Amino acid sequence: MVRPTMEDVALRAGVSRALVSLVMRGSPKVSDMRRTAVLKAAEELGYSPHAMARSLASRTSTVLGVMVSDLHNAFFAEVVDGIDEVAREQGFDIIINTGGRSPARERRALESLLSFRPAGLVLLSPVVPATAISKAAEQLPVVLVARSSRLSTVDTVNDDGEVGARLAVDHLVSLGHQRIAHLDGGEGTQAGPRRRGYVAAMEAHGLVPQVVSSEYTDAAGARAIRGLIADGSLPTAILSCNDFNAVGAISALEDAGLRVPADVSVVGYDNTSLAALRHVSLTTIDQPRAEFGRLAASALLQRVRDDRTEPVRHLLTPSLVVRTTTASPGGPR
Amino acid sequence: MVRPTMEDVALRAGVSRALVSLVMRGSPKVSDMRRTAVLKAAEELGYSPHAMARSLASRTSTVLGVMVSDLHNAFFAEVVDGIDEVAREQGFDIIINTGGRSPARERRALESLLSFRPAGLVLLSPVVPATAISKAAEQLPVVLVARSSRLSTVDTVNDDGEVGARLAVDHLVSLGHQRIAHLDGGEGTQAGPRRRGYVAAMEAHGLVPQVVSSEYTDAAGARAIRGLIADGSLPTAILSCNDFNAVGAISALEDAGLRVPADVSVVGYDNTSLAALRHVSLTTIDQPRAEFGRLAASALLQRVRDDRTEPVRHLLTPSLVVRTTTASPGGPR
DNA sequence: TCTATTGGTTGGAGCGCTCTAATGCTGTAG
DNA sequence: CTACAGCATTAGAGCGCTCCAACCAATAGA
Repeated sequence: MVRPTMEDVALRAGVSRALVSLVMRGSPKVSDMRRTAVLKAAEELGYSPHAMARSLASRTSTVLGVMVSDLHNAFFAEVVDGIDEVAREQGFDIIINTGGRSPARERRALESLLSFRPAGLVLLSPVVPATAISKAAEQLPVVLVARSSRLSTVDTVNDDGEVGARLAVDHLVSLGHQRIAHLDGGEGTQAGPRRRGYVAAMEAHGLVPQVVSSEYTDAAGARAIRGLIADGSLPTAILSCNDFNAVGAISALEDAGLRVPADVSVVGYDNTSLAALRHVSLTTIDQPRAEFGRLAASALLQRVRDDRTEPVRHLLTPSLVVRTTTASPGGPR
Repeated sequence: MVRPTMEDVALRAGVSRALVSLVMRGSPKVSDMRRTAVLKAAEELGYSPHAMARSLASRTSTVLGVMVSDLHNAFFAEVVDGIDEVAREQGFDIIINTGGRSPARERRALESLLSFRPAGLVLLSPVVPATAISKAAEQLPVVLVARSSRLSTVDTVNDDGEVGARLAVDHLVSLGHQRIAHLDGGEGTQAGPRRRGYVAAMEAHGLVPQVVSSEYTDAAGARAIRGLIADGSLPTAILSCNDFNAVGAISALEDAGLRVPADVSVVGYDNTSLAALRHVSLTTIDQPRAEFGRLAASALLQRVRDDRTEPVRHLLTPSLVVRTTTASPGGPR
């Protein structure tokens, strides 16, 4: 249970500690003879460098911290994949922590991440207040994903929710729909742009927007639909704030004896793996998640290495994925 | 971008560095006067201790490393919640890394985690070879979740797949089913026990087991069902290896014009959030995921602090969750 | 022959912290 | 008035590493 140190390797290889350090860092100014001797000794002892001691001594870090607000949401998994890809490429490691969508726990996760003094921090859809973010940004480069910010010290990566909503509306209108309701995400992070995009697109088509208050869950989507049915104000098409909401909406419609898409078309948002299930097969708006991660990592590394200081704002264009929950009103044409 | 050190705080508070250290660790042998002075100075400077320097100096760590084999699977999120809960309670932090189900990437993640010299490691359903695990176990306490091992140096936490499969079979038999097929998980980690449990339960009921080779995915479940239909060997009930597989099976059944559960009953395994969606509403086997995490963290902390050395094997009992995809053959009674 | 130059190698300081042993300082007893 | 606790406080070494300046051949140039 005790790991060998650089000293042990040096002793065994018959060289100085500094030389071992050079070898471990892949320095070119080491003779081949010594290099192989050192590597052999390291191998035999099962030595691997102590990342903390290293970063303490070098006053630099090759670690990027990633705070995932909700590990339960597969959305973030793909963003992490993107971050990991770029980070690894550039010789950085990542450490993840999670906040479980609770500000208190997230704050702790942030503290914990900061205590490792990483080179930079990516926050995925954080729920902590902006002040906590700006405080972190005083200490190291910070990139926000799926959350906007006006702080000039942080970079942001978001999808253009207005465009996404417009794509959905355009699709439905082109199918012949006139009455299209939006099940709104309430205070959800990205609900605002999506709602604005929906309203603008409807108006652009000369149609009357119908915004129904809802939330990012299965149950909320179902509830909203039941409300619409009770009101007698059910439209021919629904644009949900996200995929979960859309799936809830579909089940409520089916419970009421309505067929999707024959009677009502439904569009989700996010293109989660759920939407892709053949059993669901939801028409939805896709966000380039891995690209989010790649851009976030790149932005961070630019700040870390190229000392960029002006903030960067990435606004990615989402795309429409047509599956089987949308059709012309009155049944497939 | 430069964080204050203990020295800075000491200077500002007019005390020695050692005193600041004592205050930061909450030592009782510091006068109230000094303590408040130090805390005030720390607050003003925005000081927080450097975790790495601390662990380097103390030769101990209050960090638990967690390797999540697949961030896309919400199963692990709940296990992490359980780990986090216990760890936090005991004053430990966790850092997560992911292997993306690729042995190479997982190995890297492991290396990265080890380089932080955490107090212990939890591996969630790792795919790396056993040798890599035993090597890690030489350096620190290791707990495996959702993967068994014969290594006496590692603890394991698993669900009892045999019991789970038996629960499912018993349920179906009690509904009146006689012909029940198992869509097998192939080489998947937990497929073996589930298969054995299925076969044993069928035999216990005097029924003939029908194991169909399949995989842990939506598409594989659908494929298996199409095969059974083509063969003319479709039974009245299906026990899938996991929820994804079950959902794929359901969609293939519906595509073929069969109704679930009226014509065929389907049982999943894992009780993922997918199964709980009203649109899916899958009868399935639930594993106490958070409990997995709690037990894993506890086992680790026992090794870390109480120096336990004999391995612990937790085998948790799963439970049946009845939803709407199972009924008596020939329609709901 | 002597001085530069080069490439490989090394000692030692120091990163921010903890920990041990030693210090100073009361107050009480002898 | 000294002795001795008992307590709060501190100096200093050291954790495993990096980095700088110094060092030491060996070769090249004058």
